[in-house]
Amino acid sequence: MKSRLSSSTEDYLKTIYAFTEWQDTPITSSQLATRLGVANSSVSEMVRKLKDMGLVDHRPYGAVHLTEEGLRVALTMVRRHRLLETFLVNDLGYSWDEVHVEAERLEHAVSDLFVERLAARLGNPERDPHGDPIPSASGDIPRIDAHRLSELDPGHEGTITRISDENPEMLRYLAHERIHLDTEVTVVRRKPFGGPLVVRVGQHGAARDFDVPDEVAEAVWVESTREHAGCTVGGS
Amino acid sequence: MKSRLSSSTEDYLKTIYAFTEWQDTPITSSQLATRLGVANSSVSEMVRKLKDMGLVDHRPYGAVHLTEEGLRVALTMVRRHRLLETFLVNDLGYSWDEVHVEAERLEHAVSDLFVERLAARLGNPERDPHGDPIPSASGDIPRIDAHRLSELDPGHEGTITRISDENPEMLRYLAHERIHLDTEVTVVRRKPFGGPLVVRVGQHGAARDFDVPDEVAEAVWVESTREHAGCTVGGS
DNA sequence: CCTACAATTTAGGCACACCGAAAAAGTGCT
DNA sequence: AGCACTTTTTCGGTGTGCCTAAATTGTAGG
Repeated sequence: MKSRLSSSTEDYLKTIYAFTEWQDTPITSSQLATRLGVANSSVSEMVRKLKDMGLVDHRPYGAVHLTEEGLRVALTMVRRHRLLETFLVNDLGYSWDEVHVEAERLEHAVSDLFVERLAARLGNPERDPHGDPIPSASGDIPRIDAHRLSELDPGHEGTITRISDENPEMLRYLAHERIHLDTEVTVVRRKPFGGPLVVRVGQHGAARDFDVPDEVAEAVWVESTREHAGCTVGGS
Repeated sequence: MKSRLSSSTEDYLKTIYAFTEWQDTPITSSQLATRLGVANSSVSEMVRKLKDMGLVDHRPYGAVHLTEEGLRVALTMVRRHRLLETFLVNDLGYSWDEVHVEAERLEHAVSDLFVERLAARLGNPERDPHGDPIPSASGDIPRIDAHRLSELDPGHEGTITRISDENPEMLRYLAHERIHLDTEVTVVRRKPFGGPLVVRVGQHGAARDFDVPDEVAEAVWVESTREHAGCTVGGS
């Protein structure tokens, strides 16, 4: 059980895991295909192989679940990816919108030794540059208590603790708008039907209002600063 | 001309280049096969493809030469490899016998951006941890005036400036014998017919004699400290 | 219940990089 | 020149991961 998986295999497992990281319905074949950028038929075939290898559970026409072993591999990949992103930003001066693609290639090439040396050198960080939790070598995930901006009610105050790294263009946009990790936000107005969600960004005098595009509201996660009775209502 | 070569292709070009780095007869198919650990038939096929891509010159049953473009790619790979090795040793605490394999995998995964950021961070070194010259981004190779230990005559004095990184076990052996880059050596006795080559290691009081195994004599390169009339005679 | 549509799987193929075995071409010796 | 031997190439075949097109299965609406 040491023989090294193909990088395709690693990508499948990582993608299956990623899908359930921030919500809990399991991924379907076609969603997997879309995320991996391959045809549905490729997924069918690969999922069968992963099942034969004992890395996923799957019954025909059903969703795909990781087995314990599959989860272990996926978490290893996630750890690699996020440590690499941290390294790229901290040590090589990458900006947060540049790191994803680079880490995506590197994560298949690094050894366990490399990863652990890197982690040590970085001070065993628990979060990557986008605020994503970095699983420990043993597979424990730092607890994070954040909610999507899109799910918060007006009046809610908090700090941005995670911004999805999937869309580099959005990250550049947010950087340009001076919105980043640890930025404090207050939800001003919830979008009524199709109108925009508005948040107040920054504190006190320096505060400004910001019209949150839908896509951003899904990508930005906020951790409450003030315990505010019913803070997490998620109207559809 | 940007479309990214397969890692196999990169390996072939790098291996062809490496063969002529320290001597000048060009590589044959079977030598290439041995070094790459593949069958001769695989090489024939791949060389044909490389030729079609304009990366090598080759006529049936002849040796394989890099074209200008092939050389450019090979030097890029060599640069990557050696910068990665330097990084692994300097920043991640790898020992020199551990870096080769790791760099071998990483060199196919890093981007040009990564390499240049890394080079800058390392201070644009001209030598890697084994003393191998690091080509510049534009493909210039730092000049090195060294000779194989096996080619030196008795009385010759010099400093070790390069040790081939191909055999990790030898590197561990040399480290154990406290022989490394910048170690000063004097050739004491040339091996007569099958007898051992002996060198004096270190200077003055701390000097000791060292019986050089054949393999080591081929792997260690020395740069002269004293201009010593006829110093480079290479008896067979 | 049964049909229409969407999701998934199966079938047949392709490109890549490899293999062993067999054929062909070069080389060296008399 | 001719023969033996080595090197290289050609040939048919493998495994992986991908594709398109054609079945199949699942599901929601009437």
